[in-house]
Amino acid sequence: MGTSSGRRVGRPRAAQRPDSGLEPRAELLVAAAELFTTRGYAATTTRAVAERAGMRQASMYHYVSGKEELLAELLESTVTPSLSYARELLADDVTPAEERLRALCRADVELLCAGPHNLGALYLLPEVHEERFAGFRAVRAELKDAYRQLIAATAAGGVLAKGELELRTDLVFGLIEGVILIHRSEPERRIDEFARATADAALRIAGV
Amino acid sequence: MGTSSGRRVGRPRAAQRPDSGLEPRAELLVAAAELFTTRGYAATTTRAVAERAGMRQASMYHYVSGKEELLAELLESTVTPSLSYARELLADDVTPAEERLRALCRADVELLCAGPHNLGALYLLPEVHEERFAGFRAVRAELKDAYRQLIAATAAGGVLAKGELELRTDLVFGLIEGVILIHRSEPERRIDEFARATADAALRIAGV
DNA sequence: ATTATCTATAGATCTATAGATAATGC
DNA sequence: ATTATCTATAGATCTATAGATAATGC
Repeated sequence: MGTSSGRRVGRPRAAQRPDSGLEPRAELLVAAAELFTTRGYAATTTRAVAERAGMRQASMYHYVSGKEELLAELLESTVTPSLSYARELLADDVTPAEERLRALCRADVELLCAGPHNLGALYLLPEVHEERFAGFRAVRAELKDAYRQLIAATAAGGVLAKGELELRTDLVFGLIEGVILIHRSEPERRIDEFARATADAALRIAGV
Repeated sequence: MGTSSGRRVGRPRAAQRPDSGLEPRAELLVAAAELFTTRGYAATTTRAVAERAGMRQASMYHYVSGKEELLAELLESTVTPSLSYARELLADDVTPAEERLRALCRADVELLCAGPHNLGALYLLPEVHEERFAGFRAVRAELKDAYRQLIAATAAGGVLAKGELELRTDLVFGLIEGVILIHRSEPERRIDEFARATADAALRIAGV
């Protein structure tokens, strides 16, 4: 299989390094994640990504069409798990809404801050607002709508006017995204504890 | 005076446009603010900044040493007003801490969201974490410490353990920064109302 | 004479393609 | 034969400097 470290077909790489155990494409994604989150998208060259992944600049094009494809894929990977979980929670009609909202906040924070390279910080890149990443933004909007529905389903949320509900949703969602900024500046903080505290704070904002 | 629109010394600009009433350096700063916040720092070329300011690329160097200087100056301008106000509030020993914290939150959100180009979004640029902008980060850290002191001075904050106080401070500060993200995606929302709601939310997180 | 601008451009990138090469597979 | 990689590079930038130019000031 591709991941097994046996003899590999093709010309050997110029820079020999210990086998990462990852497929070349995954190596590129990991490298891109690290560079995009720390240096930014525009500031990261194809050469930097490729060399970090252990190959020469031109070889990258054997696996991806360019930087854009890498960012698009990384962005999707940051929302998809939270969105699946949010859908699951919306379908659950036995657990109280307060508890489901809390669970979503915790899971979202844990997912955003998980992994070695603070993938959540990809949201912050200005390039995300360009037309070509509209797909990602649509998925993100769906996640935000799940937050809105859960807040509306709580006892406190049920009585809110439409505008007030939107405002609370924005604040809760803003807190979750703001958490990424905190995590970026203080990465040593324990994530589980932080996720719990953020969820508490989110519920207080929601008015529960 | 420089701002008066009378006859100007020097070769006329190639692209004639209505007088903005700003000094050329200010025109460059405004142009840079718009481009950095929307497209990002690395993605913005000196040509783009200069042309938007109404001059040719090379002419920019008559006023600034490059993009870096523009970003550094813009960054400072986003914190300095909030920091002055925070110092004022810290020195005030008659107003209750809760009220001062609320005032700081409101003012900070208003300042970050004010102006045509969402200057607050400059915080989010990955480049801000590079060594050369350490000065800005230091000022930002001082502002965060003011938040911490105000939270500690509240009735609820006074009894917190050190770690818990740090956590609350991070969450409050994260909310304020997260607000920029919301404002970026929903710029039409009324800022004063939004600032008030954010301050309320911040106090709830602080435990007041 | 002084100044603010311009045009032109050298030097340093960076992206994406073309074509060569060094492995395994059969 | 197939494949994954390499080297080399054309073409397109982008930055920052050099030197020219077209105003006003005296």
